Amino acid sequence: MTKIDKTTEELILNAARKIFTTKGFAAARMDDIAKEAGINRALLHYYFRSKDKMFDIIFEEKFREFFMGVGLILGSDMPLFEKIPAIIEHELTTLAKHPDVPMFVIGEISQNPEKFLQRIQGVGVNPKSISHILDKQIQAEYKKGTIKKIDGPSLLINIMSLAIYPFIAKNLWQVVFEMDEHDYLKFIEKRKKELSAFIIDGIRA
Amino acid sequence: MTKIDKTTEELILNAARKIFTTKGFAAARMDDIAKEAGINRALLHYYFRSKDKMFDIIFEEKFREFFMGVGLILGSDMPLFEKIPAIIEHELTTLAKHPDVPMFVIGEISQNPEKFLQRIQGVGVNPKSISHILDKQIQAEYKKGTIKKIDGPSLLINIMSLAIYPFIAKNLWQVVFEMDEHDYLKFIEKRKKELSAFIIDGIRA
DNA sequence: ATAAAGTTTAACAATATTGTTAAATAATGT
DNA sequence: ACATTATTTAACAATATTGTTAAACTTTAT
Repeated sequence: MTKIDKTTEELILNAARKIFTTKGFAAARMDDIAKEAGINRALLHYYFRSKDKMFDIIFEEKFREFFMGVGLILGSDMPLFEKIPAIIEHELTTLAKHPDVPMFVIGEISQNPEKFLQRIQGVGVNPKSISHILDKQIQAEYKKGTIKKIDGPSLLINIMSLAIYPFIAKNLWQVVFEMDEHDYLKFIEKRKKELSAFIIDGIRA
Repeated sequence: MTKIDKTTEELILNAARKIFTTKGFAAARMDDIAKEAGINRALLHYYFRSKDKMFDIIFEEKFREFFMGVGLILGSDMPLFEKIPAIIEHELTTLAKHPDVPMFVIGEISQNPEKFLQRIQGVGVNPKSISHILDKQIQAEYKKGTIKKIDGPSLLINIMSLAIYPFIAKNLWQVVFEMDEHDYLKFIEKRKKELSAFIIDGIRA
């Protein structure tokens, strides 16, 4: 081999991704990652120097995944009544494939809120401008008399609550409702159809 | 002193409560707890043998707090249209005082879903019977034509999403919306009034 | 005043975890 | 074939973390 094998690097990153996202930084062990990748600890350091460096790569990646999609939809010029279904559809689809991402990203942000601001700007998503766009759209609809009075942050956090919480508390509700993996995904699938209607009915005048 | 000083025990538990609930088990250090309590590590072990034992006490306590309140309301014979505001009011009030509890409890459950089932039964809350009561109430309202078709789990998870997520992602949204502690609590206070209406409008026929 | 329990200090042991290294072996490109 | 890179092994160092202990000191109850 002339260069570091790309597939091994990916193999390790896949393992790191799995361990970090399911356990979080503090509970994750380098040995967990090595075992998951089917290799030894020495090779982890051979490829990625330290735990922190590996974590940064994975976190950066998941962070982007988590914010960019919604950010683009929210910032677009799509009408409000299309944005809501678009966000729901996007979130439930991507999170169904990566259910542990929200707990991971939000959990690590909670531990280190300071580092968060710089990072979100790096994603190309400006919370303030997005918030402003949404506010204008809500204002417009309110003046048309199509929706009740509600402010941007409230609506946004309602949408995100309904989309994200079921994944954050997935293990909890699986036990409560006695659902296995497949049942829960069907449950989520059903929500895709219901949720937009629920939200829109909740704000409609 | 003739017996172990009750106030010191409480002092330590208060510290443990704070450190465990903000950092989680894996990231919490016995030394963090000692410093927080203004004492030394030796005394922690003098009072509570091990980290695991201390954690069990705190987790058990927070676990109850987290489930018992909603459990009692849900299991009561209150009409559906009163239950919803009651839950919202109860959750937002208690969580405003203990914002880190949801992330703590849900996070630790996610790491150990197996242990969860036994524990929730110990609280005296039976998920199945609660779920059944709710289902019956929804059925009844649906037949009266007051609400749209929705199943128990969906409604329940909608309510809990809207109530709990804002605390789980509190640090995140504080940064996004540039709110300090006080602003965020005002924001939550406002939601108390809005949220019940939002949910009820979302399910009303 | 004395005994008992609380608390601190400081040192220590035990273990867990991360990170490093050298040597041996395997695989690969040229 | 050869040099280069990849990988494993195994040992090790460095540090972090938990848990234990003995001795000294402090506070409190009686």
